[in-house]
Amino acid sequence: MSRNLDCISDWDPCLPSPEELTPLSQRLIPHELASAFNIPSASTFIKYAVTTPSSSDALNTSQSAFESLLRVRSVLTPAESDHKHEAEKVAHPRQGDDPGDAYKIFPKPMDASGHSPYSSAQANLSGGLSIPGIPSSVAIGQNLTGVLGQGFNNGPPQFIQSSSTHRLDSSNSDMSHLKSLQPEERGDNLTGGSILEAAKLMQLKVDPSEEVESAPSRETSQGNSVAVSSEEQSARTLKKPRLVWTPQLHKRFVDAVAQLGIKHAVPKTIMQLMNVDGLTRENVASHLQKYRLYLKRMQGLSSDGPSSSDHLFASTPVPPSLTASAHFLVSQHGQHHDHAFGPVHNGALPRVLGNGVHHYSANISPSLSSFHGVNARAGFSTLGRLPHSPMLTGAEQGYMQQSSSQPGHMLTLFPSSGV
DNA sequence: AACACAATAT
DNA sequence: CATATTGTGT
Repeated sequence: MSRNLDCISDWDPCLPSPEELTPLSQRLIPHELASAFNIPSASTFIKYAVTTPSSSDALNTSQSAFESLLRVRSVLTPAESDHKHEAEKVAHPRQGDDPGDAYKIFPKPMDASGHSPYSSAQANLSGGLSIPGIPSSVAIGQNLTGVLGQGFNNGPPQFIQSSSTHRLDSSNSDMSHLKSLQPEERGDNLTGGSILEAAKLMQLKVDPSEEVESAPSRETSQGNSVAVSSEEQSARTLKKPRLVWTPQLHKRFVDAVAQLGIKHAVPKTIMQLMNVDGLTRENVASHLQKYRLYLKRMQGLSSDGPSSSDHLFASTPVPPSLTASAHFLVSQHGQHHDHAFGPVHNGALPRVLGNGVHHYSANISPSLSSFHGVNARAGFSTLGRLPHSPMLTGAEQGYMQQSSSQPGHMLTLFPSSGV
């Protein structure tokens, strides 16, 4: 740190002359983004005018700016409680000096019990769901680039909080939290988005002006003002974002089910195998229920007829191991007599349950919030190169090959060269 | 507690 | 429409 500050003097010679400076009237940030990110308009303009080009002033300015950056960075870095204090400092700058500084940070929403509504989401989100008030995973800085990248190059967020907008006026007070998954593979059906759209998706507070820092006056006047409290409520008690089953996510699901085999594929286990942060058992259960219906329906119709509305399910081929065992679903209440050998293999390679997880979790646990640039490939690694199982049928091997990521096609978060 | 499933809600 | 939630039974 101190070393960093020492370097500041080196900046001096490099400082632009007043003529070279961007005019103060120029925006640093497009107004859409600024409002979206709840950045006071003052901050969206160049702040430090070098009115007195005396080098000492410049140095001071640079230094304070640098320190400011450091502080902000510490906020953006989702470290733990250590920085929380500091974060709040930045979030609520001393009113006295330098009001311009500072990104405002929304208070962390809490429900009645004092828990974050997203407490279920495991940490590791790296700024993910932990701060529901703000586009947490997108908490401004580092992640901003992530967001932009996401918007331009990658798929939509996995989580979109559809809000029951309380007040239609001025702002959508609800935030859409997006967590997104690593965009692995081509981002086929994924729609690219604009910055604006990204911001919208994040449902960032649009110009929340004051109401964020100073709790909206709960004047509780005469008759009607309970609305305010409801708004406060909405700020804290945020609804869980609705999961969007993108093809990538579904693929994980299918892979997990395939590994487990239908017989062992229960929501909880699938969820664990998928190893996606923030994914709940309910999410999986719901999806599984639907998926089973799909499988059932698929085998009913001998000829493959993706029934138009099966886009999602059609996006990921059904592993042979599942189609083969689909009849188990049909026979419904599985009195599946699994004879020690019999039909058994229909299910799946009985992968060790405890072990299976490691196939996915090898590196970084894939997180639904993919905004931080954590690269997606980490999560997937081994699937394509499962240890050769002598027990695999040809069909299964075929599926393995097909479903696994092609060697040349490494999934990148930011497809650098073209699509 | 976890699950399956249908029905219903959003 | 796609998910979430709920209700019932296992």
